[in-house]
Amino acid sequence: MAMEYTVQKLASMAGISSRTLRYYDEIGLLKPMRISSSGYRIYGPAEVDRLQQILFYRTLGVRLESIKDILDAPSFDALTALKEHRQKLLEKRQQLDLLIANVEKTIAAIEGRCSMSDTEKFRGFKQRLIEENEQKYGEEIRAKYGDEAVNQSYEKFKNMTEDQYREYENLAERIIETFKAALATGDPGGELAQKAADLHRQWLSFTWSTYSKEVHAGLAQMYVDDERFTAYYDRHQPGLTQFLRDAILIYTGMKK
Amino acid sequence: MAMEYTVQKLASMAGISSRTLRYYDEIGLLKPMRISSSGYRIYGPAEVDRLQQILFYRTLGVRLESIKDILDAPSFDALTALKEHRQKLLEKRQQLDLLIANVEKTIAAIEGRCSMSDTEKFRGFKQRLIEENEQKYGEEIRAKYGDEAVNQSYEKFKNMTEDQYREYENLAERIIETFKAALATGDPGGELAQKAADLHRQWLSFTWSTYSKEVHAGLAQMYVDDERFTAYYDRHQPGLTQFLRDAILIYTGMKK
DNA sequence: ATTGACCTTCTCGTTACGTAAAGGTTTATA
DNA sequence: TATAAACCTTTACGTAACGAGAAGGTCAAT
Repeated sequence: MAMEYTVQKLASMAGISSRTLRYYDEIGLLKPMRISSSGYRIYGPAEVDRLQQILFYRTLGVRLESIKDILDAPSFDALTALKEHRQKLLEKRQQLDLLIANVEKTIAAIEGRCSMSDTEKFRGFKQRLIEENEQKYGEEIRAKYGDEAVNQSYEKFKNMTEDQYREYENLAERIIETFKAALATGDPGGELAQKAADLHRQWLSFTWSTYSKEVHAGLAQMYVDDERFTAYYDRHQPGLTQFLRDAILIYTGMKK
Repeated sequence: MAMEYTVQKLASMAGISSRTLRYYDEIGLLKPMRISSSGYRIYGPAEVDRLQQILFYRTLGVRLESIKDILDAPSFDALTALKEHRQKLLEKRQQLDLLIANVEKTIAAIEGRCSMSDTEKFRGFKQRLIEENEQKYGEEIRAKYGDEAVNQSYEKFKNMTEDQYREYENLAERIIETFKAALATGDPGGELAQKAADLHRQWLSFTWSTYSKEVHAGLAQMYVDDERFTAYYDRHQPGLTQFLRDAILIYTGMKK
């Protein structure tokens, strides 16, 4: 209950080496609370908390210099930072899931149960690229992100079983039919249109591992912007694409 | 469909830099299939597969030199290696889950919904500690009770939720307290001592998948024989270890 | 009083690349 | 057909985040 730790004590508690703590002191990332009369580093509760923050960021692969900047920024707020952490960790876990899926697919491929394209072989490794993109283009990336997601879903599509595929096509037909019926009512917020939007969500979940309102809405917008999609939907009924987008925007709460 | 790639092509496909590929060539980790007339590196399907393996190992933090040794070993079998990979990745995900739980706990602590001990603050960072523990104590326990039990106990430990873990720690404290009270009565066969022994059984069941009287009794004897355990229990109260063993021997029916 | 387990600073080494520099090759286009 | 853009090559130096000593001071207990 002393709440004061020497290098070794703190290090073993945190599962790191004492050298690491000295290094963090050296670069000014984590300075001890005080120095004892004999020159020993003494860490207090504030340092314990800061170390915890440091390790959080480290697991995300953030460089120490950046961690320093982040923690020392006057705008730094531990709570919101932690919530961002949680988000990042969840993303990391999803990426891990992708990798695991990839390993399992590779096993299946070796055992001859299915085949794999070269691009497919590297799925799940591209975390860095995604991060870079996110940092570079920020929010603007949504269109491109959507495109990549579509590609991925196409790949996954190839992996479906016969039964799944039939159900998938069936659902696609019902979506079109329902949207057509809804279009006749003219109300994208109406019951029928919302039912169709929900079917569309189910259809997405078929090939998409993770559903989010934002992506769903973004995709709907893309349908309108991309003439390939517009052609596909409007072939069934002119004006269907726009109506579909409006219904989905309402469904996802992006529009009243 | 050419199945032949230049550095850049392969690099962008795998989500790494071309420099990385040149480096891998330099250290002999991944040599191109052939060199074109103009000196360009050309990679074929075999190299693609090898790169995939390399990246699998890299995500696990294996050093490149070790990866080379592993892949070049005549005993190397891609299939079993992949199955090990899957296992490791699943472990990594569990560790991530622990970390996420930790972040959420920290958020709750900041919001004042609960408090956190210093050791608790680093839970989830300590993959290394589990390994150390395995090296220190694993061998001895393994010798006595077999690899299976230890493996299972570690697995179960890793699978515990934060809440379960707290209950587990809580139980450990209550055991000590109850045994201390029982020691005051001086009777290892008395009601209080038997209650404590039962708590100890519950505690064991937390991490041990299969309970048996024999193992329970054997463990109690080990507590006395092994000075590390003796030191731990006697620190609370001299003579506690012996008393604890006697109580458990009676509880398990190994002694009248 | 001595042993062993701590602590200190200082220095050098390592891993896995990033980042030019200086130059040859291929391909698209004007 | 010229010329630029976009590839490729080797060489060589820089870096991040420590690990691993060496050489020596300090603390607690026997």
